[in-house]
Amino acid sequence: MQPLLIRAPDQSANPFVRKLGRVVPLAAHERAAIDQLCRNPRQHARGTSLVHEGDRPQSIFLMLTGWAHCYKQLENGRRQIISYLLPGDISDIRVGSIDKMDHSIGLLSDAEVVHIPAAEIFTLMDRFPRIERAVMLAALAREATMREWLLNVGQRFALQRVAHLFCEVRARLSVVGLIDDKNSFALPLSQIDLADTTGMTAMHVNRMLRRLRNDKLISTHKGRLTILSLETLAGLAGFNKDYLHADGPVAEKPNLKVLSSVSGHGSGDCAEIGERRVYAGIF
Amino acid sequence: MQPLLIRAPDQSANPFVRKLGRVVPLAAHERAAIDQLCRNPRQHARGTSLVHEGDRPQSIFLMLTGWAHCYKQLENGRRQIISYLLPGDISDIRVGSIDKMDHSIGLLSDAEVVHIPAAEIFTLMDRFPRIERAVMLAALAREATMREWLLNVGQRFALQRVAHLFCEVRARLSVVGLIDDKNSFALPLSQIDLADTTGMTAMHVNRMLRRLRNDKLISTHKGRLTILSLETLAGLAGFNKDYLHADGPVAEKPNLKVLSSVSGHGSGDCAEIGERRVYAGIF
DNA sequence: CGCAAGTTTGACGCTGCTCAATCACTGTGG
DNA sequence: CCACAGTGATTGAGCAGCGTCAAACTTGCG
Repeated sequence: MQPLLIRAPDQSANPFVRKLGRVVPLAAHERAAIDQLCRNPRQHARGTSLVHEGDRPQSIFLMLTGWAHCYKQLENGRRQIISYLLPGDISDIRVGSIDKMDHSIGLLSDAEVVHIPAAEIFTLMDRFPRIERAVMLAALAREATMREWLLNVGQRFALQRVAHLFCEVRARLSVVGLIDDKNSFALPLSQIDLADTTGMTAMHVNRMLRRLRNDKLISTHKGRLTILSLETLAGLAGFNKDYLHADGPVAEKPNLKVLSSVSGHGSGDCAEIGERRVYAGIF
Repeated sequence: MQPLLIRAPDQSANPFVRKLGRVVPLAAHERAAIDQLCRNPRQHARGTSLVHEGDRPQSIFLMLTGWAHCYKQLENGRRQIISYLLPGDISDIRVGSIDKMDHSIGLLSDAEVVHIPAAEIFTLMDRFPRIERAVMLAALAREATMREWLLNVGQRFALQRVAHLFCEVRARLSVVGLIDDKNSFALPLSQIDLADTTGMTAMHVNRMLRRLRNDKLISTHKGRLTILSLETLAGLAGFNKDYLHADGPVAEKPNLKVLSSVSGHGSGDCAEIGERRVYAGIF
């Protein structure tokens, strides 16, 4: 046991702190260091870009509010969304080692984004091993999410793909307290975005949404999605949230470069807080 | 300039050395350290597994010969192959931080695999920053490959998916000298494997292969694939090899945790060596 | 030699795409 | 304040790409 540790569920206003604290317990001074890092976020408007494919990456992006998406584009105009960056998410920190982005990052909603030079992140991680560990686990979860998306697009039916995506987004937003008590949350995605995520056309996404609505599994209103029956939706999608590693700390391993000296425990379910200004997409 | 550096194209028998040397020039003592690490590979038979989903990962895998595949499975039996591990490839080194694999790794051919405890890799990387850098760049390339697969499965037509996969495999095998002078190489994949990779059925894969053969783009014989017209195939697939970062060293960056003190240059095209015993799949 | 696993082929039909038209919403300029 | 344009949602008709089913056929292997 370390005296500095604060074991209570981390209800910090900073979604990055909340997210990291979910996996590795953070001490007050560690949270302060993160808050310091996030003191000057930049405002970005929906539809603008953070980086383009082919650009040389300059910094790492940390989402405070709003959504971004990583995507790749084909010459014929087709777009595949590779991943979402939700509040509390951070873009790939190893990206500083390459000189050409192989994908673009764009804003799906108005957003507050912290631009962090790679060196700063590494300094932070050197000073605070627990933060390093938490960041690494977050990166692992992001990769696992990509694997799950590949499974989703490659092997599931259209209806399942959409359902699975909704379950995942709900689970991820829940970690940062952006789900309200009625399983309802802001989803700043057009049906075109959903289509480019799931490898479908917007028209077919529309039909699948209608079916989910008809079957009383979801409802949509003003850019908010409400999941009416999470259990049924998850069953339909074959959703299992294990891959997100969002259920609290994992056991410590001995043979690790990055060690944290304490083993934590799950902090119970995440209490919900009122969500911040996130652009409401159109349905 | 460092005197220890050997700038000539690295024709080591060790595919891991060849691959890393492609991106970051390695000195003789660094290559020796890697050879030392690989001195006791284990033999594995086609069809056996290295780890299963749900297992606690014990070590990292380095492929010396043969192919492995990472995959996820659905309850209904459908399988999605997430990635291939080719000779010279290494499985995720950060995997030691989690206690449950979210995917399985199985052998697609008989193979020689080095099982490396995570600690050993970290020791190696601490001692040799250039190796650390090379391993990190390899990890980045693997992630980029996954992104490209998502694009492939999500947005391209069946014929293109197969063509794209062939182009990618050819490029990756070329780095470790496993492509012979007629653009021919061992492809230890059944049509079922191809189907599970590209999100199609084996029957439809079969039809696409027939078309590629009819159009004189490829030919198959005894588990070997020959690309008859790489340019046409790549054009058809929309293949651009940039994402593989296999074209020699990238420029050095200042703000990096891991720095190598020299900047290398491309080592020209990879000369081809005779390939080793790789199980010949069935076509 | 005979089984097992994988390939090949065809017929058929469903899932999901294309094309096209209409509607709803929002922001803009006159 | 309203006309208008732009973006996205919705819906339908038609069809094509690809999956499903089924039946040979081929090859490797015990």
